[in-house]
Amino acid sequence: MPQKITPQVLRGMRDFLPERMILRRYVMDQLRSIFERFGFEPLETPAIEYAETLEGKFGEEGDKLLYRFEDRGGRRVALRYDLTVPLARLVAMHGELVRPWKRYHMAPVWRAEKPQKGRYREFWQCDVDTVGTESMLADAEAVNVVYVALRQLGFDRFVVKINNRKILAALARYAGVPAQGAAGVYRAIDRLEKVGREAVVAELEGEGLSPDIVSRLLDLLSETGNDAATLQRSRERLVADVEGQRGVTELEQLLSYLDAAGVPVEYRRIDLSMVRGMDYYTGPIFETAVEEPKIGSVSGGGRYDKLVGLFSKEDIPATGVSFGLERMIDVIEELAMRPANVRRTVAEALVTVFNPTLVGESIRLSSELRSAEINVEMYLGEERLGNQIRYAVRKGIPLAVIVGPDELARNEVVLRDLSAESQRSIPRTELASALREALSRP
RNA sequence: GUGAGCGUAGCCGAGUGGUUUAAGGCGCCAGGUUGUGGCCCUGGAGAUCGAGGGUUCGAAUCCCUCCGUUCACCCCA
Repeated sequence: MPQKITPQVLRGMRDFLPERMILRRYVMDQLRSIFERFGFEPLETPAIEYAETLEGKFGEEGDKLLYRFEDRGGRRVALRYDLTVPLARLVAMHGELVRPWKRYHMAPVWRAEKPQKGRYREFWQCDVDTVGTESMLADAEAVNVVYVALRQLGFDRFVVKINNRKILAALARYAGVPAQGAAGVYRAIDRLEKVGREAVVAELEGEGLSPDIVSRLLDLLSETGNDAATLQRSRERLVADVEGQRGVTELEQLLSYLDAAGVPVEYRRIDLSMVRGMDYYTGPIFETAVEEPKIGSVSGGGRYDKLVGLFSKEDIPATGVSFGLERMIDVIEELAMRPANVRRTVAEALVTVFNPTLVGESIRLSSELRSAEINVEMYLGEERLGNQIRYAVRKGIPLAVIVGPDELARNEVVLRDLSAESQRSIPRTELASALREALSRP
């Protein structure tokens, strides 16, 4: 025998066993159907891109987290870090796409981070993006999709925070910070909610801002009251800043569209201190955090009007949001939001094998039920009935079918409901419909 | 990337240098019970104590390195 290989998975990466896989598939099925209901089209792109395609798009931190290597042909390549940059690359390559173009993409991405709760090195994003329009209708739709999807999945305590990079940039100018130094200011104000005003004051003054400016900046950021008032105050403060004014106007439009779409105000909020890390955002930005468990954001996104232009002669505006699949799953599991009809296993019934002479009968029965589109597992062995029933119970198969000599003689079968611990004999010809009824299936 | 905690059978977990040839519980296997699971009884299998190295007469227990995991920071889905 050769040396045994220690079985292990890479740090931050996981296997998904069937029970969890069924939950993941349920969540993705829900998202897919909602995305398609909005008219987003399916798309897939390669997991690996040229490194230069991805480099420099995610901010200083992001770049360090890229999985980079050299392929057999000596090409510098990288695993995709998100689904947005590959989309921009694709759009630049496919001028034939009819715009505005809407697509969804559910796929794994990789980031070489230090893993912790809700943070993995390989995780799935479920993105919807709209390419080719500057209209706030697209941004409003993105927020609407977040609202509809999370509600559909049973989320309740969440708020989509909305801000605008244009306003953020205007605030930085207002504070007298050169464009290059803006990142530090963003970082500080993003921490407002987390560390409190005093810590942010210290950090901003550490950046070299005058106490007077810092104080005015924070007054503006700490705006409470309704969204319209927040925007109105911003407009007044940033009166001399054309881009800032435009940012305010964008959010005003966005809010009016959200009203029309019926996204309730309690599920969305203008938050001028919300920043987001990606370098490529140019307009409205979104982030959705759940109040519990403490897991960070389950969704994030924004407008990126200059990203396609990095790959192409012309700038093509785009906006969209991303859902973090494993974070949604983590919430669903922790809050016991898994619906009862999402079973632990796929088999709907176990056809037992009574004894060696009746094996053929069980095989025929299984085939019949499969033809009737019922997920049937036949017991693969000839153990005593008790063990077969036990097997079904342990796996979470809801029903068992038993054919013994008595039933065979009467052309009947026993249908046992494993959770109710009840059973009845029924004519064999009625088995499929009886199963469907027991499973509450049409 | 920085700092801290943890790592004992499939799972939970006792044990912190010497009757440990490593408790206990869940789970698993067999039988009691050869037409039916969840309860009960009896018996059984399963652990290089995360990996490697070191200290010691003696290491699951102390030290070092690595791997994994959790938490915080950072950042984010």
